[in-house]
Amino acid sequence: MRLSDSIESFIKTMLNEESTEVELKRNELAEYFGCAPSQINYVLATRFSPDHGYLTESRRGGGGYIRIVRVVESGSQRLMYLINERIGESIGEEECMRLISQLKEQRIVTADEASLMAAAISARALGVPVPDTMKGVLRARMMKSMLMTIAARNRT
Amino acid sequence: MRLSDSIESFIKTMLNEESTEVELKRNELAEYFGCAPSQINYVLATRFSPDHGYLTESRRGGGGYIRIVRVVESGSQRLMYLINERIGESIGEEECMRLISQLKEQRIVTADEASLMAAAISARALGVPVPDTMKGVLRARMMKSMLMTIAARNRT
DNA sequence: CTTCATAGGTCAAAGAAAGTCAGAAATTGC
DNA sequence: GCAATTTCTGACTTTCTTTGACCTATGAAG
Repeated sequence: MRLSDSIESFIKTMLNEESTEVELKRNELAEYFGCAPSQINYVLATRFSPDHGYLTESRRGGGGYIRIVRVVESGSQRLMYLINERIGESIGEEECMRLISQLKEQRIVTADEASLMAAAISARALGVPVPDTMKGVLRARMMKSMLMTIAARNRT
Repeated sequence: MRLSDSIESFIKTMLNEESTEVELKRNELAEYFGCAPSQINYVLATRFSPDHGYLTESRRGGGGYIRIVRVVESGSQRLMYLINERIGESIGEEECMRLISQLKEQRIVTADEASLMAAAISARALGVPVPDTMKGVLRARMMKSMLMTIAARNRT
């Protein structure tokens, strides 16, 4: 297993136990995993970004720390944000996939729905001779269309 | 016997023993068979494509892997018919919608899933400056991609 | 208010895997 | 035997991970 994965799940375990927020020392954690401190930043950047549903803040100097907060939003808030702000005119595949798996983690969509959405915007589906710029636009429109459908259904 | 055939049956044996899903290292497998790593890609492309009833995903970089999922199982007759015969290279919107609502009536997908699929291939989503012929092709590919995903989930 | 120790941040480069594609080699069909 | 197709390989590309050298912010002492 990858080091990054170990660190990721270590942090996620902490987040589950102590709930929604965790504070850690970069150097201690690096020491614990026997890696370069900057490895921690890499993990934060690739697995705890806002797109992944986390916020991080930190402080340097004596008594410094890194705090990670799991963002909790209502389903429709999240959907509206995605539709109106996050996804613009165009969006990349990786980015889309991240947003989708986050929706699944937040239980706004089911696992089955998530894989359907992923299938629809996957390269496998979009692998047609169309300029890349168009694909981005297409992906954005498809995502919004699907998210609106979900939003409409969720309205109780 | 051909190398490709050996690799193919090797993987299929793994798939039988460890059941429907297998993860492997491209370089290790190539080493084992004493061939170029890219040979593995060739085998995947020619024998484990979606048309053959398999899905593959992979990751590059340290700790990378290739995962192969067998999707076709006798249960999903209807889906395989749609994927391999009914939907061709291209398909119209009306037709798609009809197929989707049939799937719903046949309880192969839930109502929510049906509306998701419809949202993905709707005119609203595909309303981008792309030639109509392309749209048909796009729709066909998206449908197949989504149906494969459903088949993967339905396999018993 | 300077200085110094303590923490975290950044970035580029090295390393680790997988992907692509053109062309060589082997097979097959006629 | 020859053309067409399929199989294989190798060079090059892309993506993801890990490390290390250098940078910046904070607080405590003097």
